[in-house]
Amino acid sequence: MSKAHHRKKHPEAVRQQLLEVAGKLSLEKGPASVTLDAVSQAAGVSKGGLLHHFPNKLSLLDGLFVNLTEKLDRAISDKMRDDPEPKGRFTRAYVSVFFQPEGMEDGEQWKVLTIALISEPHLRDRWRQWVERYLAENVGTDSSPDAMLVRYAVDGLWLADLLGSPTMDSAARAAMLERLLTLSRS
Amino acid sequence: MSKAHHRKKHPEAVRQQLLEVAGKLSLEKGPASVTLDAVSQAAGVSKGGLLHHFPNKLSLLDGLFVNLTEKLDRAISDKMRDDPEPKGRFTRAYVSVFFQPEGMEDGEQWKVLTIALISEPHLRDRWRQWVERYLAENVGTDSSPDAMLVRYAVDGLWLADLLGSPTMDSAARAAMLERLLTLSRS
DNA sequence: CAAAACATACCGTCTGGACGGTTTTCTGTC
DNA sequence: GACAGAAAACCGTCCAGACGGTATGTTTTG
Repeated sequence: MSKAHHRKKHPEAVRQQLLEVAGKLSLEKGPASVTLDAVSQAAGVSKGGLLHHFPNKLSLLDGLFVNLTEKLDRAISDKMRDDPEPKGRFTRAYVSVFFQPEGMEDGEQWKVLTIALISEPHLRDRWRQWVERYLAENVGTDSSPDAMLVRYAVDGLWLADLLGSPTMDSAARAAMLERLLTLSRS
Repeated sequence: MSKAHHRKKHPEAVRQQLLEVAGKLSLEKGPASVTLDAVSQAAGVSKGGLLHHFPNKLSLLDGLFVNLTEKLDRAISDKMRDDPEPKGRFTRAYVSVFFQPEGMEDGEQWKVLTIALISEPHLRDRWRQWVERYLAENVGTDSSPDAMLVRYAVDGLWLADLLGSPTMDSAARAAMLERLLTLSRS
């Protein structure tokens, strides 16, 4: 009889922990390392415990996806709320959420989204819907060619960061940030 | 005794076929679907046959990576050779190789690179070296902020294509292409 | 005391890969 | 050009471990 069995129960915390661990694992050791055994063990729960929260692996990955997009929604909304200028508002929020100084804890989690999206093709449809919704909501203010250019560039930066390819020193990053924000207003 | 055993042998063709199938599979059904069984079967070879060309799974993925980067090298060199203007030459080659009309057979294969890179963290080092080499070879002509911006935007477009997120209609794509090429010269 | 939140044990399948066999192709020799 | 090896290019079988998932318990909580 393990001690874990007797500890206080915090179902919501355990659930969150499982999702975090799953993300961390896929980021650091690749999506193939996200097994029920590995995740549950790293989260300090038994496999049975994991399967109580997520009845199968798909629902675990689904939960990860939902969790991330919800956080993303909040992060973007927060940034948009503080921006008085309507034109390019969404694009600027997009920039400041994704284009953060390297190694920032916050930025790390979005990388997991890309990994999940690429390794689980079935999530792509839902991602497309997410993108479409934001595009539709901000048509007019953020559909100029330059705004799109900016957002795509951010995606590229994001990908380079994820792949660990060399990007820029912090000075160049700061300059790039300025350039992006300027373009979002043009 | 199967018929396949008696057919003509084309080792190089079989090898290529195996790599192609592996790429196609990971693109369409996700990297998890790239198993030795699935690849060998789809390529019309036995698993033993596969393991003759690639002694283990790692070497198969490695072969895929090498194959793709070599093709990429050739594609970029070709484009650069036809470009008389030194400034931004590499960036323009980069654009024309990666930013192709949707659904173009040629462009599809590079997507596999991203998938491989994300699902196999051990390849990232080699990718970094690839990027570093090109960056070093073209320092001076292609290291301006705008050139980098362009290349990152292309990466972003590439990623969006890969994820199937909505991008642009062909008119907008053409306009974007123009914009990118202009920026590469600025 | 019922339901939620876990743990433990177990099972069928899949996967990577080792191994030995068979057929074709190559290589040198006459 | 013929012919014997030798090597390369496959095939088929088998296995140990990993993996996802089930079934059944035990403890905690409301």
